[in-house]
Amino acid sequence: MPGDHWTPPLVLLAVDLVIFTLRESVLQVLVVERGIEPFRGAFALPGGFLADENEDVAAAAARELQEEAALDAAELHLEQLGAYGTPGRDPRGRVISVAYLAIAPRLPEPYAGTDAARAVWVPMPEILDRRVRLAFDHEQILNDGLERARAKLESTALATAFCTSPFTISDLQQVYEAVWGVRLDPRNFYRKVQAVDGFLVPAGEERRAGRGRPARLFEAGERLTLWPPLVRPAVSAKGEQ
Amino acid sequence: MPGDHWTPPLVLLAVDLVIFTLRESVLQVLVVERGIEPFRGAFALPGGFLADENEDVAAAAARELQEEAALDAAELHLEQLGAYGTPGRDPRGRVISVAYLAIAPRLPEPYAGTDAARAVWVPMPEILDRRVRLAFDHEQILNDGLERARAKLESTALATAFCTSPFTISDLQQVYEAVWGVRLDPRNFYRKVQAVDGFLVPAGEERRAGRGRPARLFEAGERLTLWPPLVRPAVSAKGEQ
DNA sequence: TCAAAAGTGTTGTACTTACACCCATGT
DNA sequence: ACATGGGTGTAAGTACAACACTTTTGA
Repeated sequence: MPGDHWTPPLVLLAVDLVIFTLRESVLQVLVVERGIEPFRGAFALPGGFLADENEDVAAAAARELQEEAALDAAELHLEQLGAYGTPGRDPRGRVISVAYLAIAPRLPEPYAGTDAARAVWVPMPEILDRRVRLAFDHEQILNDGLERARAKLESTALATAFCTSPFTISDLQQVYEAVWGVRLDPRNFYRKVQAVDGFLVPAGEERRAGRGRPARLFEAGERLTLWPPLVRPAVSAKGEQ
Repeated sequence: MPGDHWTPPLVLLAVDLVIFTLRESVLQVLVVERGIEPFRGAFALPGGFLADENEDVAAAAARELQEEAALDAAELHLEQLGAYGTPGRDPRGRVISVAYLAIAPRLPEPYAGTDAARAVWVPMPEILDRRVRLAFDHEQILNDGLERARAKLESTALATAFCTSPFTISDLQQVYEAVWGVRLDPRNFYRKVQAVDGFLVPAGEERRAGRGRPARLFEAGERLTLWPPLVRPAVSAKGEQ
């Protein structure tokens, strides 16, 4: 069609963040109560639009992490989950959202007096039970983020991103148990993680935790991919396909 | 800031496709020679912009598959790889591309007389050796697609998407060898795939392939996730971290 | 009868689970 | 002393690489 000057449609680009941490041995996700329409008053994943024409998408995710959660992307694990772009997912118009997964260690205490004040940690069980509902398609994004995290615990050192160094092996076990939602044998877990060369390196000291024998301390080693992998037990009852 | 009416920037949304198939036992990827600037005359992954404001992103991928490769998305494996949105990746402006991975079986013969005429299959070794260079950041997207395909062969029935039914177990082995770039022991492979319950179901007949004993024929079964997984041999020489 | 591809058996090693057991601490 | 959590030993079971071997075809 000569002379045809069709131009492709323009869309709005957003980033959304699935930020996980462990609190009281429970996997929790950060959500914010929406102050504006649509879904005013409902909970949503932290996120927002690209700040300007030249902002990198990953940089926008890092910025939202800082603005909405007062977390520093440089100290966190941050990876892209994927794009969510179904028409109608946002009533404001055609919005494509690029979702990111972030893992935060339990921090000194969360951001009092920052503009992240509207952010709250919600235990994952409350979301999986549908006691807390999320706006937009954020439940889908969150489920994808959870599955990604579960899968990466098997084959990468992602679990250490939940811990502040130094940590004990049972700290690490709590991460696996919380994210996978299973109980693991501490004796087998202990040796399995130590058998992976370069996963954990001793951090000298020991930690006394009230009762019981003091535990050795470790920090994350160089190795990012685990071999052999730590395979999660098959959920035999539910007979996954 | 009351009275502030900042609006977020608009971007162009594209889809790009990594389409793999097996030809002469070699993994090949579909590329198109670009007819327009930028990168006119260079090779790029098939793809294009959203057709209109209301087109779903996955639907755009399916449409490009049809237009640029004359392939029907309903008969193919098609999954999202992720979003690529670095500023400057496309000189025409701010373009966010959502990449998809498609797996095509070797088809009767490729689309003569369609508008997919500019599309050519290129063997992956020619790209990995840098004998063929790709436009934009498509080499990055392709590498991500290759790694995704390699990983999914381990734990899912993705390999069957490369085969037309019915197929033999050595057909399937060729898929694994081509995608992983390794040689596998046919005797161990034979039993390993058969041991995965529901992965392959017998398709009655046998196939005579010139010399040698005729092979049993199979088709893909119900099971989409493989247990136990087919683990690729560690690339011991290159010492991956 | 031979080469070639399909398919079966077997063995040694690696990794896992399950659980008995010992160790070091606070109360 | 004893409860509690940390850490070690070990045996049975499973999966796997390696490779000897048999089967069934075309030439």
